[in-house]
Formats: sequence, C-alpha cells, structure tokens
Amino acid sequence: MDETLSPEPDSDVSKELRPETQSSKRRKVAHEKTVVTVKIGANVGKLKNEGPPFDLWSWRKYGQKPIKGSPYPRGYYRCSTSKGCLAKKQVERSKTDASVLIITYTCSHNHSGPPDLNVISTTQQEHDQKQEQEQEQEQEQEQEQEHDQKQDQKQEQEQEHRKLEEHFHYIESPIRFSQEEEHIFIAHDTSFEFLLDEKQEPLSLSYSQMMSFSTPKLSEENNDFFDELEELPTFSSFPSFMRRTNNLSFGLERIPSVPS
DNA sequence: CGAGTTTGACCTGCGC
DNA sequence: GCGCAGGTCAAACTCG
Repeated sequence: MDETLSPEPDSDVSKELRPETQSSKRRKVAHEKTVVTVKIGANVGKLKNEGPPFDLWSWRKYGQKPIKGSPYPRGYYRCSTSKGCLAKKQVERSKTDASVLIITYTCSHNHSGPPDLNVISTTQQEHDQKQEQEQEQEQEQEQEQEHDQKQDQKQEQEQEHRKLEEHFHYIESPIRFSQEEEHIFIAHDTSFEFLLDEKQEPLSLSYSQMMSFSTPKLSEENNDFFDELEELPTFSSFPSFMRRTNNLSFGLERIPSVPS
C-alpha cells in the first residue's frame, strides 16, 4: 500500500518493524494542513454521485474511524492520482452542522495537476452528461415516488432555487482547456463562497488552486461514505457539479491551519 | 484483473 | 503507567 505511495524507506517495512516507522507517519506528522469546510444544501442529500467540486484528484480511501463526540465517522483518503503522492485528506461531517463537510488536506501533491483535467471539459463532460441524464431520470422516478411526502419540501426548494438564481454568478476559470478554449465555471451564489484566510481575498481561489487540494473524483468513493453519513452527496466531477448547482446550496470555506 | 472500498487490528500520542 | 482516541495497515471483498 504505502510502498506505492511513499518513497520513504519506512513505507514498505513489515508490520513487525512498524513501531518505529509508524511513529514518523502518525500524529506527529506536522505536514501543512488545509482545512476546507464544505457547506451543502439540505436538498443535496438526495443527489447521488456528486462530491465537492473543487478538485479532480483521484482519491483512495484507506480508512474510516468513528470520531468521538461526532455522530459521523471520518474517512481517510490518499491521493491515487500519482503513485508516490503523499497528499492525504480527511473527510468528516461537522458534528454541529450535518450539512457541513470538513475536509482536511495533508501534504501537498508531488505531481502536476489531475490527469483528467484536460479532458474534463470534453470527453469527461460528455460522459458526465450522459450519466447526468440517467441519474436525473432515476431521480425523477424517485421524486415521483416520494412526491407526496416531499411536496412541501419541494416547494421550498423551488422557492429557494428562485432565490438562488437571482444571486447566481459564474466565475470564469483562469484556466483554459484545449484549443477550443473551453471554460470551466464556478457556480457561485450567496451560499457558495470561498471564505479564505486573511492572505487570500474571497473568490481569489482560482480553479487551479482549488485543484491543488481536493476531493474524490469518483462517486463511489464518497458514495458509501456519504451514504453512511446520512446520504450526504457525492460529487463525481466538477462539470457534473456545475450542472447541478441549481439544485444545490453549496458553500466552501477554506481554512488553512497551521500544524500545532 | 486492476483499482478502489470495507473493516478489524494494530500502533502511537496524549491526557490523567 | 494506563486507557482512550486518532491514524494507518492490510486482507478480504466489491466493482467495472
């Protein structure tokens, strides 16, 4: 496992030799941390296959632990985009606000941007669109089934949706993909903000910056985790998310934290 | 078959 | 020193 992810000599030692090695990897590891809180609208829980939109790295889950004081477990992920990448992240739900995801990024990626970054605007997008359609059909069916129960809820959502549309903004990504200059847009509404630290002004977080830390690219990774977390959504890809934003109330908060 | 997930066990740090 | 909690490992399993 680790041997593919960590070039460090201690990574491929056997369990018997671990005591010394693990100590270097565990809590004492004072890598720089970036904490990102992701606020998710209440109705997002019904959406599947979606995850936080702000990265396209591929993550592999390597553990999950219940956290004391929190009803929700914490998931542990490693970057699987590139072998040897030390980037990790922890995903948990806020114990105080179930609609808030707390994602802690540890270590930085030791490789260039996500490999699918270049295709995300084309093939990936087409693929996503197909999936989207299928998913939407499924969703419609589900909604029909739950129509009676959710009618009131739906009306509220629609009202909220209209409100959001009024405040909806698109931010053109500074990144240009391919020769066709396709653009990635960041949906932005009143509840979708990057609240950065003092060093960075709000909304100064570029797409590339967002891509430098991350969340699962694939749905499955989060699905189970989020299903377990009471049907929190998973975001399969950024474009996917973008097309969904009219159903979402999404907020981000990046809180760079200094390791103690 | 490869990549990813699940899950119990293991290990370490920390507080008392 | 002990127990708890957090973080990681790795075998088994699932999925595409």
